[in-house]
Amino acid sequence: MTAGSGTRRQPTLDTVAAEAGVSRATVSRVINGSPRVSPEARELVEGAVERLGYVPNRAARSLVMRRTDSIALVLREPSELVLADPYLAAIIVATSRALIGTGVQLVLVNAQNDREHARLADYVRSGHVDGVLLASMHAGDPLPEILITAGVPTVVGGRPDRPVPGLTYVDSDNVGGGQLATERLVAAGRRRVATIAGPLDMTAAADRLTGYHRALAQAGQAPGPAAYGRFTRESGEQAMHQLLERDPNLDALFAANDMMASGALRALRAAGRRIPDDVSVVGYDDIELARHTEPALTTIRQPIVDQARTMTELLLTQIGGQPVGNPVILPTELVERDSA
Amino acid sequence: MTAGSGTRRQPTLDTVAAEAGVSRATVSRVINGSPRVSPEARELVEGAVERLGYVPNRAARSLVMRRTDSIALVLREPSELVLADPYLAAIIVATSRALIGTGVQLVLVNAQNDREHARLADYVRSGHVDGVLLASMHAGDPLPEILITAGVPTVVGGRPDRPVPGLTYVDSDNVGGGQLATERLVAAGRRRVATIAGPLDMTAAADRLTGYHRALAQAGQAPGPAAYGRFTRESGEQAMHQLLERDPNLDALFAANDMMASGALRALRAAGRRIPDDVSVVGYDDIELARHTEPALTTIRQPIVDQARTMTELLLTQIGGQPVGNPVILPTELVERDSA
DNA sequence: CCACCCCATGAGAGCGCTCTCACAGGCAGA
DNA sequence: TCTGCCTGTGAGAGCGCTCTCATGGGGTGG
Repeated sequence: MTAGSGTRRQPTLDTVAAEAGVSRATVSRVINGSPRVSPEARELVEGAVERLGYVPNRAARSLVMRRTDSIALVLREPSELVLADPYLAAIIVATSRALIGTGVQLVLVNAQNDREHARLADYVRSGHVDGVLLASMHAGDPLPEILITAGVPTVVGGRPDRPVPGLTYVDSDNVGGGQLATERLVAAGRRRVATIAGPLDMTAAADRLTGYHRALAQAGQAPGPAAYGRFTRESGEQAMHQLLERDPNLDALFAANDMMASGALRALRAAGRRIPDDVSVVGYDDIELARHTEPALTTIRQPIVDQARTMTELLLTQIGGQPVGNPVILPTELVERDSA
Repeated sequence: MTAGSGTRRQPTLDTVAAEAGVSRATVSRVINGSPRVSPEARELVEGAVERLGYVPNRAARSLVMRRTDSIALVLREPSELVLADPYLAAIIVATSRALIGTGVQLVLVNAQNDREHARLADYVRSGHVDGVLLASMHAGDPLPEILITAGVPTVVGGRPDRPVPGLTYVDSDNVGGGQLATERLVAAGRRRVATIAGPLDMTAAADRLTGYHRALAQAGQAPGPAAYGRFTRESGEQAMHQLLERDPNLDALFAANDMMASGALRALRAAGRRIPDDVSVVGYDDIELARHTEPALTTIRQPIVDQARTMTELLLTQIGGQPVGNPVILPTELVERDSA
């Protein structure tokens, strides 16, 4: 029990084998739960493991198994942005949570620029992780091809901007969500529904805009004015000012995320509009903030936890040697609060 | 260039050695930048590495080096809470950022309950990480002792509730921050300064409360009423109702974090108080939300990015064999907005 | 011209594990 | 009783790397 300086060498399989009076192979079998071990031997080994406090060395195991039992979560945003974006934070946490109990560990990797692409590819090929989860890709991102070509199991969060053979993804139904949001506005009797879209190099932004158009088309309305933001609060505020200038009579807004909606709210207030009386607003994401805006934001909730779980499941089965599965699209839901 | 199925075996040191016409040892020297290599040999090897696309196998290297070049960030909160807590999200991101360029990877570990303690200890002892960053410890947490005893380099975020020999920590100046916040209120001429403290089993909460008391004592004021929350918005709202009931004439509030402050704001509004005219409010943390409350929250900013950077630096030097450094306390600052 | 040293290089052991293969012993069937 | 099989066990190779140690060749000093 004298732990002392942790420098003391950890016991190895051989140590355990000697202590138990069996061979290294038998100890290995016990550790790995092989059925071909007699009860007596098993008991002997388990006692020795217990007494010695033996823990298998992962590096050694990895070396021979060619498998590390860990996966990488790669973030494709400048980290300042990650800091600000609650969606990504949620993805990180939800993923780590989805991994609990699987014995698989999560390695967090920032790779925003091209030098880091190369390093990342090397990192993965060096066998430090068994697979990669790619969060928040942008259009033209070369990483999926690099990874697929290197034979690395990969699952992307969000629909890629182009089909990549052998690449699975898990997305939420952004078209449906945009439609849901817009329908809500139309159903409330609004006739001039504007939108603040996100950067169209992100498929989520493009899809939400598609949903918006689809809903209006189905309602037989012409699309209202559209402006574009960068998913930030400030860009939302600015975009709203533009929209008001272009169409002072607009009576509803669909913003492609809550941050921009929050900025729009501020611009609307500054312009003297009452919400939702003069202008109804629906956001997207249902981040924490949406509950705290004035008025509280009606918005679209994305199943982030489900998405993270689905992504890890797909990745783990792929790592397990199963064929690459089909993309999964998860449903979104409308959260009704006070802004619409 | 036929990448084909990634199943093709990666080139090894031997492959490279054969290709370059030198020995494995020489290749190893080149890879590791040893000076004892002739320029010709170096060039030969570099060419071969390039042609073969060789990447060293980390497991093999770890095995012999007894070092993995990765560290664990251990979160000690139920993951639902992590999801909600922007502070922890920021720590995660800031840490991953601090690691860029060091060649060290970040492994995210959730360990909230006791079964997971054991698993975590085993995990670390199995040599999968070189050191551990411990975020948001609670009182009585056995993990530091477990890790220190196992000889694992460890750095804690936030002051532990008890001294642990051999354990470094990095904290922000919570006492000073609490004092700063309260002084702001006093300086504004407030005479009945209430507080909503956090759970006192977290030293950050206790320290902020100490700062509050210290500021009032120095100003010659008696402490106002105090209530306790769990750092959540709801608990803040509830605590504020209590406080108003106990002392309807209070004219200022220091809330130990922004979430609780935001809840308090809502309770104050519900009670018909104008902010900051009737009641001034100062929060703590300067999370994103603080900018969006109505009115925007005056608060204390913690140097999260600095903290994460300092923690990783301390850990890396410790892993590098340097003696355990002294605790570091980082300064906080007042962010003036509209609520006080 | 010889002795000495230094530097680049290669051979080989060993890190801790898994897994194949051979083998011993026990049991069933003929 | 003998053959055949099946089951538990051990020996040993090998995963890809680092590092020690021995070696040979070239340069310098006497």
